[in-house]
Amino acid sequence: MMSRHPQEHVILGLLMKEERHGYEIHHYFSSGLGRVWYAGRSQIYALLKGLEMTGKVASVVEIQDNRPAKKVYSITPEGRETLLSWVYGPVQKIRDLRLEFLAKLFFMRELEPSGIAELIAKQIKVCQKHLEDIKQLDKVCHDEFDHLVFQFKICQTEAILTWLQACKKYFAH
Amino acid sequence: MMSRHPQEHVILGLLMKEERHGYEIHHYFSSGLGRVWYAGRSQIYALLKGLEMTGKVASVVEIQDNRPAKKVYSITPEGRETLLSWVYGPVQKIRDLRLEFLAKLFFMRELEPSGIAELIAKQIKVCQKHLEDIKQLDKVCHDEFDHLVFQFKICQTEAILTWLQACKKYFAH
DNA sequence: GGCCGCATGTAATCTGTTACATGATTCT
DNA sequence: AGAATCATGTAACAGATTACATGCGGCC
Repeated sequence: MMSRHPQEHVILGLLMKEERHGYEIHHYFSSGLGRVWYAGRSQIYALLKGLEMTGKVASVVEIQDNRPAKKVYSITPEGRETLLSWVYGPVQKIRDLRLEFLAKLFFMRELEPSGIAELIAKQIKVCQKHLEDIKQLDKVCHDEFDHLVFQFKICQTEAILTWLQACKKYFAH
Repeated sequence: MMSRHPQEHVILGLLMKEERHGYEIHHYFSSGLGRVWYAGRSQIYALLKGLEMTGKVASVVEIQDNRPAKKVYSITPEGRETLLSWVYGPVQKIRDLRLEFLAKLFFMRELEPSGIAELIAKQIKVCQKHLEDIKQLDKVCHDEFDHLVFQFKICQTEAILTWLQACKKYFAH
């Protein structure tokens, strides 16, 4: 039920450090990690609503002078648990590397830098397994076009593995 | 206005060879090219409706004994023109290689095999340009995380270029 | 009798994007 | 005076997926 709305994890990740209100979170999505994985203002308010309903975050309205009141969200223990189990696990689909895995790396770096090596190692294993599966399918396929498609996927996956190895070295320094 | 619903081109491509009805087209999406770029039944009926409204296809209802009547669609001259101008142009975004470019290759192979080399050459140029742009951005960026992201994109784009070169050779044989 | 294949379509739902509405303050 | 910043949210629209509705014929 949390698997859709993957950006909810990004919000939880931001709230791990300190409590924030929606507008602030949107700013974060407009810069920083948001350059990779953007969400609009309305979207963030909607995600926060959902997170509050499922008890991952809690809110307190803070009234200010000369400014609109703001709804300050903080992460709950359940939210913390959700985020941590998300951030420690590799992504299963290759296409999720581009956004979701990068986001995991981003938060792992902030929250638990010592866990980065393991996360990358796990992700490499998943990708290697995936690569072998495609190569197997490619071997037994006799269609010309399907072969082209498999070659495409193989190329992409191999490039990702190369990148992951570089990441590993980079964070090992 | 055709840029959204990119799968409409796939339907037009299928109709280039011969006229078909929706159910048949869906079968095609469940096998063949559909293994790469799937669409559900309802989706296909909706796309056909849209294509008919914009005059890219025309339909004739064919009544059968012992079977439900079928609505047989055929491509119009405007539809042909739309398909051809689509199939000859490279895709502008890297992420569209995976589905849209592969579909172009697929139909080019069927409709105009002599055009494949040029299509690939154009696509290589677009990707090379893109690669240079990212490398430039990477050079002037000083953020650690952004650098990682750029490296990811560079890896992916280079892999695609390698694959395109292999394609070129494959079709030149 | 029940399921599968043929053949069409509508309706509901989910997700995301864009536009709109409000309203005080500060900057140019 | 007009634009931008702060701050929230609803409403409308776009696109894709899922479920539902219909109905006949053939197979097990």
